[in-house]
Amino acid sequence: MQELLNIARALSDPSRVRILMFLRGRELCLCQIIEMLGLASSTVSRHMSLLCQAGLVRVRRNGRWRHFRLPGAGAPPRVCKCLRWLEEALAGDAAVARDGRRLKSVMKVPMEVLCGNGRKER
Amino acid sequence: MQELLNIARALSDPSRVRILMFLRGRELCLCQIIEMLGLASSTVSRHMSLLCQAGLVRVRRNGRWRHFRLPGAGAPPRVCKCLRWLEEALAGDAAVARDGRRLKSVMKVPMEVLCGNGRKER
DNA sequence: CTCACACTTCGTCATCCATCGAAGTGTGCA
DNA sequence: TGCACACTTCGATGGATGACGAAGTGTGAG
Repeated sequence: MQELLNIARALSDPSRVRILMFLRGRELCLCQIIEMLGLASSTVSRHMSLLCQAGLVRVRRNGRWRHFRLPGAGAPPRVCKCLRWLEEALAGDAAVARDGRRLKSVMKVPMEVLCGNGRKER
Repeated sequence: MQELLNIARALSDPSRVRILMFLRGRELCLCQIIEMLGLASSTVSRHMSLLCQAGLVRVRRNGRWRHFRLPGAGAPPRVCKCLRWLEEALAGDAAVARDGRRLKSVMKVPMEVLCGNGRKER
């Protein structure tokens, strides 16, 4: 039951739900997620840690960089089914759609800009 | 998204998850749920209220009594799918199985006993 | 109407949690 | 090696939450 509770708790925060929706079908760098959420990097780092602990997100380290994606088919069924549930429950959600549009433009920004200037502008 | 968050938050507490598992395939009276959880009636009342607000549980009032059950097929898809996910994710869980056995004996106790004496013994 | 009873709401307490900025850690480059 | 940079952890703050007992509300019976 603890694992299920970890998942439910991970989904209890709007920012973490948004992060999961950002990651559908793509891998993102932490700086992109920070840009999208507009929160302090320490806060986003914490959110990602909780999502990884719940098994809902995977991290790929690349030097100083951290890239995140949703787990693939090898993940436990409860994780796969939960993510499917999430996606279906939020299909048509206006805030998710808005995020989706904004994510497209954020992804066009070179990462050197986000990592370098991104911090200053926030 | 708010509705999804309400569901996730409802599932973030172990007692509330247990309650949902008690209610599979049956309707229970509040006093039976109180007996199973061993918590104060005020606490259980609050839990049930949150589950109802999240749409995960339905209440039938019968005079002074409150009977709870899971929503039927008419519930929103996100609720139905979430309950299915819960059930699958907890299939084989030892604590849930233990609860299931205990629930059988609790259900054999006449409700007048639970409502009357139950309170004193807790 | 009064009273017992089942339940709900309120107030309090301790704990948890999202957030921030500061401090710390690890990587990469000159 | 020193320094810049990306990220993580720490400490503090304010708000949220699960628990309890007390107080309040609604129902049912005499």
